Amino acid sequence: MSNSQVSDLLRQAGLRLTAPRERILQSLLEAGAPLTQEQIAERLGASAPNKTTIYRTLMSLAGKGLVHRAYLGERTWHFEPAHHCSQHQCHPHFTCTRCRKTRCMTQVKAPLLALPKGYRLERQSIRIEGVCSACTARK
Amino acid sequence: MSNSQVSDLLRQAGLRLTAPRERILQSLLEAGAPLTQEQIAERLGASAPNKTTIYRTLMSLAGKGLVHRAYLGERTWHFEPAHHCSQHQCHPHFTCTRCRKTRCMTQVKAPLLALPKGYRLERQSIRIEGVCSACTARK
DNA sequence: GGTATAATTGCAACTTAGTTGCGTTTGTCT
DNA sequence: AGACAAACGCAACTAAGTTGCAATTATACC
Repeated sequence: MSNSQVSDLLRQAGLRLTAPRERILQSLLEAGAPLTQEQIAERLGASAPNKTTIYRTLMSLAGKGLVHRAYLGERTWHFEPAHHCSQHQCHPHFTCTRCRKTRCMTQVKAPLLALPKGYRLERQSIRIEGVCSACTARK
Repeated sequence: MSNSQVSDLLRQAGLRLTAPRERILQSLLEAGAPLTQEQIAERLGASAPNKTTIYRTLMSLAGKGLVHRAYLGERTWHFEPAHHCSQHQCHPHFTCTRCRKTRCMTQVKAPLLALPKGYRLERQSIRIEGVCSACTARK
């Protein structure tokens, strides 16, 4: 995604254009998988913004709905862009129990569950653990 | 669940019978919702086992499949008994965005997702956020 | 373009959740 | 009852995320 498109996303969300925001959002858009604060910092190299700034940026992006926190069950948070998500859910996340890699299963469609009377579903997320195709192949 | 049933569970799992284990497993069985280490300690009062022991106990119970870690998206882990779970998934968890309470939706049935060729599903878990019936009623 | 102002940043110090090492205690097997 | 491994408790530690505050910078307005 081009730099100007990233800027547009930020502007449309009513956020000020700053270098850290553009770089962080850009790196999430480039990555195919949810990233942690640390992974974002790595990708941005020596000139990466301060860790506090990364967290605060992720929070404000999440607050505007540009980014989601993915709950992968580890002790660290992962973030990913929200642009492929529908209103009530994004794609399932698959974590391989052998290689520990997490993939976004954008091709898998999951129905929204029907909740008991009185409950309103705002957001549904599905996490799957198992063995990925690469690990299955390598036996 | 009676004390002797709890002991049986531990014995069948091949775990030694110790006071902390029985009390921790019992408290998870009594609670209707996933609990954190801290919540377990609270429930057990002043004579609660050491925090380290609680964590280690939860890990060994989880290792034997008596207990599952539920990923509720906070920074803290939650544990719940596994006795109502099927092999590949337990019930969905519902967290209310207003009162922040989490409920186990044991009555809601979710199909296992079909994954692309080469992937093996070992465990699927579903997290739902929304408004619970109590909060809906109270408007 | 210059300036005022509030939002944003970076740093350091802090909090919280979970972990590790190690000496002591306890359950189980015989 | 005794041996021995497993489990426990404590204290010190690590990792992830948070807070306060002073310095910087994006935007709005002239």
